[in-house]
Amino acid sequence: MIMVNHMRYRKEIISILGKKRHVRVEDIFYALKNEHPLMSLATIYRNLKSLEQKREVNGFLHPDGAIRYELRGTSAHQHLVCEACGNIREVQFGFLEELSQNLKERAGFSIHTHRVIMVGRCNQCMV
Amino acid sequence: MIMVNHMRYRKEIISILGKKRHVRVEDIFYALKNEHPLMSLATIYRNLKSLEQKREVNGFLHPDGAIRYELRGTSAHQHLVCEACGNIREVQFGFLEELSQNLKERAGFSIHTHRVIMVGRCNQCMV
DNA sequence: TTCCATGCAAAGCTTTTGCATTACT
DNA sequence: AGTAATGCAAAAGCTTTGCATGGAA
Repeated sequence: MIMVNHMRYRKEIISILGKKRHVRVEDIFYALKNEHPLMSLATIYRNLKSLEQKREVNGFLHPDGAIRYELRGTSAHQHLVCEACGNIREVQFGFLEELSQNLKERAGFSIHTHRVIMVGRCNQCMV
Repeated sequence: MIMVNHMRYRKEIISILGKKRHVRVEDIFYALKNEHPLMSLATIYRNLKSLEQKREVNGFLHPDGAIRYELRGTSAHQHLVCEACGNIREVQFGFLEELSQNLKERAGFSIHTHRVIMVGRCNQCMV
């Protein structure tokens, strides 16, 4: 008999995304493997895709080449990625409302969401 | 006899990137296929990878899920991506130097480069 | 019963790699 | 001669899909 954990992994995946930010598909897989050895990769892909469509989850391309996913929380944020240690820090720039207003007036562009990655060196890795 | 066009496709690829911005691997492939039917996909992958390492080329994740490449020109820019028509417009925000300075002082983070994508609706697609 | 998430396996697609060949210096 | 770019084909890796099953309402 095959055990199917109906409608269960979506919550688990969201829970993982809540705990660890900026995870790859394989990170989610291995994080859940111990507790749920039967879970398949397809489930993660399917859930991520539907969560992305519902705009609950964001994917972005890390400079290391991997796509990483995060929960789209209530407040917009931006990423500082250290190219030496790979650490990702989340920050909130203060200019977004002003920028949004500006873009609407000058460029006729209305922002729904954004992906901002600043690549450089963090304090610890600064030469 | 196999004709190998030594050291030639790098220039062609750069030329394509110069003409069409924000292209996928397959876009480059098909753009070059007529003139260079022998060229292989592997060549494009190899060149893109080395160009990325030399920081002459940037890859970023389009909201449609595809990775797109662009020449890294002399001046930094940001992207406005319309979620309706898919059009990508390049802009230059004015606050980058200030932001850079700010991040260095307050967060101890020194920016080398950045990837900024604003997703929304352009003028034509605005409801 | 009906709907839908899931596992599994296969298929499909993308990217990388090994090797022989060729071009350039 | 030595170095490096390339084509080709195979391999490796990643993502999607079809189908049967089981859980929830």
